[in-house]
Amino acid sequence: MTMAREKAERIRVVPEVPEVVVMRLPLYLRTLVQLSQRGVEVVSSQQLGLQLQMTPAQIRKDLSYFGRFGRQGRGYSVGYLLEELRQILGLEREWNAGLVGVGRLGRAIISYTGMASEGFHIVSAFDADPRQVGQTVGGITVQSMDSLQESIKATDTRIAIVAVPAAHAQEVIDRLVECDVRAILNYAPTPAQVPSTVKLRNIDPVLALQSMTYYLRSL
Amino acid sequence: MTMAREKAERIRVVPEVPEVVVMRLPLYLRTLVQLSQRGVEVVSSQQLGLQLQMTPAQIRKDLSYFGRFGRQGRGYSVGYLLEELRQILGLEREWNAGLVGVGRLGRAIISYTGMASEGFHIVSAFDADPRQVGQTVGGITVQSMDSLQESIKATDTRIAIVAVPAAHAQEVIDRLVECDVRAILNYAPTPAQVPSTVKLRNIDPVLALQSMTYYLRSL
DNA sequence: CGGCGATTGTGAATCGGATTACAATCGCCT
DNA sequence: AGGCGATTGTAATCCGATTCACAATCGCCG
Repeated sequence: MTMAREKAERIRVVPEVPEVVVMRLPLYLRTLVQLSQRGVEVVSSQQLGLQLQMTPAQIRKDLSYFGRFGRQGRGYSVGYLLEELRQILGLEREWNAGLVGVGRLGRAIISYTGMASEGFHIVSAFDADPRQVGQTVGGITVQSMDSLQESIKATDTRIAIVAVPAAHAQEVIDRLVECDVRAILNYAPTPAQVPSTVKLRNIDPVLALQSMTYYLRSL
Repeated sequence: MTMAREKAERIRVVPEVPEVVVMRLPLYLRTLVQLSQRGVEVVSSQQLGLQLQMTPAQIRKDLSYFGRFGRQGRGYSVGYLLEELRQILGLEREWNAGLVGVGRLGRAIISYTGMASEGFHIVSAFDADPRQVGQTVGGITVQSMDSLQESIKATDTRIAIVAVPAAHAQEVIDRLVECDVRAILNYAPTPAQVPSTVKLRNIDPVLALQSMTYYLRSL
């Protein structure tokens, strides 16, 4: 009974949080980490907004979806909010990821240290090209696509990174979904489709460039 | 008078087009190119929407910001709409781009053929590290940051790609803005600030991963 | 210890983009 | 030629995210 009460108080039932809000949280987190490294202990939504080029109200509103983290008249404890955001985002733990496609791009991704330092570890790599299979890239042995399912399961991988040619992306993504991967970071320049149970984010620099040139037309 | 009339008819005064709309246009373009390659000559907003996972109405609405490109009862001519979109996006010409930061990431970007094939040519590369200066990467000689302004002007470069450590990104971006660069593709994991005359897009895979884990918390 | 400037959290108002719904038009078929 | 199914373009509406505005609260200072 008392236990139940405590639980009810601690475990907040999070209603449908808009996805745009969720996508801003890592931004807040990153800024807080910077502030923390600079030794800042308290920060106001005003200051955060200045740093991030957004209104203080938006930051407060976003945070309010998850609880009350600040103190009136004072602001937010950098360390505390930082930890809370990590918790909310599920970043207090480390995540395994599998990489499909070990071409130039895939190799660059494996070599990139920025993911591991944030707790995302690429623990397996796959390629359809038999010439790649067996090679070692950044300490990882490239496996054939045949071992995808088994290897993904064995390493408890829920995140995949896709770096294959556009023509094969959908096919690869379908297979990953079958392997019960739940989040996919897609570098292939193609609009892939996934069931609603799976999260997909695209990394597409060309798309970004092509949308910017609209504003350069006059030049 | 007649001239003026003609001009008024041909040159459409484009009102404030929402940025989200502009960002979707390259997506449409890409799909149309695929269709065109498959020999498809006519496509309806319905079909496009299916392909892109969006409602036909949204596609029609988006296009209507720029003119009338379809035929009722029939759909859109793939080839025609494709050319119109290229025109609107300023992609009927080629663009020079400068790259700052020739570390692992920068080198991968230079080696990536996907940009050149879409008309974005990296024509110069810069690095603050003297050891990099003078080296040749993918046919481009790395220059010192001192030659930034001169080289950017000389090559008529309006687009820059930033691939430097987060700590130096803002500083580099400020310098690029001074050089009258108008569009910046930022790979550094930091929320940079630019004047409203400059377009900035961030490529940030870690941010994407961190927002997806929110939905994986239970796993 | 009381008043004051600062700041949060949030309901209400606003804004802007997405969707709906339909008149207008097209090509085709008979 | 005329009717019909298909499809566009857009005005009207809806919906959700952003911003506003303010009561509640805090710490500090005199």
